[in-house]
Amino acid sequence: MRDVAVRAGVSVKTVSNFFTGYPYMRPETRARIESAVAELGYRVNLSARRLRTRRTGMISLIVPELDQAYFAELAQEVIDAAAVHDLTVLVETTGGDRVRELAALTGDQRQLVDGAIVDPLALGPDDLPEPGAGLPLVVIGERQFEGLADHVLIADHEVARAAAEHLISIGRRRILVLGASGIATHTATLRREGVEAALAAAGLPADQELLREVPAWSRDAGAAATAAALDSGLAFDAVLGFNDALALGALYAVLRRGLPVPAHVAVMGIDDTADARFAHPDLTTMSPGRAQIARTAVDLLVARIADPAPESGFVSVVADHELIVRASTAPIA
Amino acid sequence: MRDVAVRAGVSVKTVSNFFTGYPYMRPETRARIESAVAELGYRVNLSARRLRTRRTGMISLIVPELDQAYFAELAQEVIDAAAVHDLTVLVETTGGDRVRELAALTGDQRQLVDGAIVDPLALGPDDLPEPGAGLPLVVIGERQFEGLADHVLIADHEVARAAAEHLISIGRRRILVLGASGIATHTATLRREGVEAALAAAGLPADQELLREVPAWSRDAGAAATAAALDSGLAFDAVLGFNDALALGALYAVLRRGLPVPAHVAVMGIDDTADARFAHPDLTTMSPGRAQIARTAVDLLVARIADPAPESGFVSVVADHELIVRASTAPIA
DNA sequence: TTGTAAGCGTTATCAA
DNA sequence: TTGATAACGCTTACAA
Repeated sequence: MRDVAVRAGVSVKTVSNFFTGYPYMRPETRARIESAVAELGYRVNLSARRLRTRRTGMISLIVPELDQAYFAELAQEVIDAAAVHDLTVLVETTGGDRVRELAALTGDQRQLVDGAIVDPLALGPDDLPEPGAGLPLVVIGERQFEGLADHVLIADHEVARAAAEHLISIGRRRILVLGASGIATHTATLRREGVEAALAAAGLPADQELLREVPAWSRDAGAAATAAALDSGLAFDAVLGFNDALALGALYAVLRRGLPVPAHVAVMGIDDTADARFAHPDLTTMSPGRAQIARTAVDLLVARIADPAPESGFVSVVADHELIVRASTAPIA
Repeated sequence: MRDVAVRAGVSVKTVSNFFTGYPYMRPETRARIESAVAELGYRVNLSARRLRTRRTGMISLIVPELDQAYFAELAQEVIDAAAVHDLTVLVETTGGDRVRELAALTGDQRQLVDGAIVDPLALGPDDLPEPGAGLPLVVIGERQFEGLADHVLIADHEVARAAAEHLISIGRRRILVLGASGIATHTATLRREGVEAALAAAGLPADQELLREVPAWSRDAGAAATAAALDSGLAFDAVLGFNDALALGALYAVLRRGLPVPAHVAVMGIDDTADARFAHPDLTTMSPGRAQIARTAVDLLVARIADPAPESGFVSVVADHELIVRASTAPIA
């Protein structure tokens, strides 16, 4: 920067002003700096700037794993949304492991970013760093951190209820529910309650046999749980996966048995990943408005970075959702 | 750090030695520093360290987009492989746009990392920064940068040839090939030549009609191209997608017409993404050894960062591949 | 085995 | 509207 200053015949400070967008500068001075920069091919040293300003221009997105379509798509949306604010996104994956989720929030990585967006799987409310003192934070999905951080919420109860209502509306009575237990997230509980509310409203019994545990919200787990249910002779005419991966696994398991979908079993998911669109039959699902979630999360985080004061209170935004009806739940003609 | 030094009764330098792993230190001194650090909850300031050492501890992975399963899975593998070397991965997506691929390599982002792994879609050999002078670089897939950077190559010709041979071995004669043109990558050309070699070896004609252009290597494009081929009345008994996304799109389009797979048309892809495993029928594909690719790329990059000298010559490693036979190309009984 | 002092390249303070 | 100068928090010669 000194070289630029010398060449432009100004002081270092003026060159700095040029790069930080300080408005009070003679056009002539500006022009001289511009050409000096061009001739020297100079670029500001970001490490030095960071040391001085204590700002990194990066935010992190903390998710379980990228090879789940939902998270990959979310990551892409967050990257795009952050680009609008000139922010670079550092994607950190934790495998859904509590220790690693925690490490991403409190470890050295923390210094690399101005704030974080986290979609927690295993983290509990006690794990959050003291609000305000800690890293500016936006939590996606889980509502159990309300009052401790900003949130972008998915209306889990309503989404699941709407899904179950859709299945009931096409005449299904016995819905195999995947993801209702086995992982102790608040999300799972809320969704299960949504399903039970829909069943109750329709005057249908809530058979606990139909709520299947899964070890993970993955296609593998969905396929295995569905295969086990089929093997056990359990009767059901629909499967609701609490995410698309579970539902796609279920679809796979059902089709593999040679059972027709939706004629024998209707299948639907939640998430509206691109995978759902290209299944055959294509998968009915609930769209959680991923683009909106990503944009809102980034906006909230940017605001929180600008004003970390916790006295102003934390914000919770509930994302819109929408039923996407496809062939996997077509009414039987 | 000064606070720690004061508290431990040593100099700043000694504390620095402690954190950089300088071996010559009395156990007693070490212990005093350790407890001072613990009491103060001190962490080294990474920005300052970076400014001083000119090392960031990060590498970037530059890919077209995360919502393609192949790249999401690759990203996860690279993140895992980099963690072994205590490196953080900054994933940058370019949309396959040449300008953005270039920007990722030469823009300000470049300062954030010690090196980059790039899977280029639109970049040409002329675009590479002067080797050595530029960022330590490892190129995945494209072999057109040989001599300009380290490479992890996919044996495109052989992979495609093996794929076509498999289809021929199950009695298919007219293979619709998706991705053979339309995007001017070297990869596409090599794969097309591999297919042609297989056809020639089997004494089959290479009907140019069967080589379909696609605007992108996506499920959408695969579905559209296949639907168009079906509409046009073109006869074919197999589809080979040059990646799994194209093949899955083809599968979708074929099944949607009510045509049986593989009885009427066999379908196969290249990439061995998890999506292929959960299609129905599940998709035959060529595995390019993604884990090996990721590990090798990271290892090469680490070596190149340690020794950026281009005189030592650039390395090219060809990854192993493997045929994964599944139901979508089962022989007709 | 540890300490002193210089400097990495910015931005902030304050004055001119 | 611009300039001189002091940090930011660390590592690295070099000395002791």
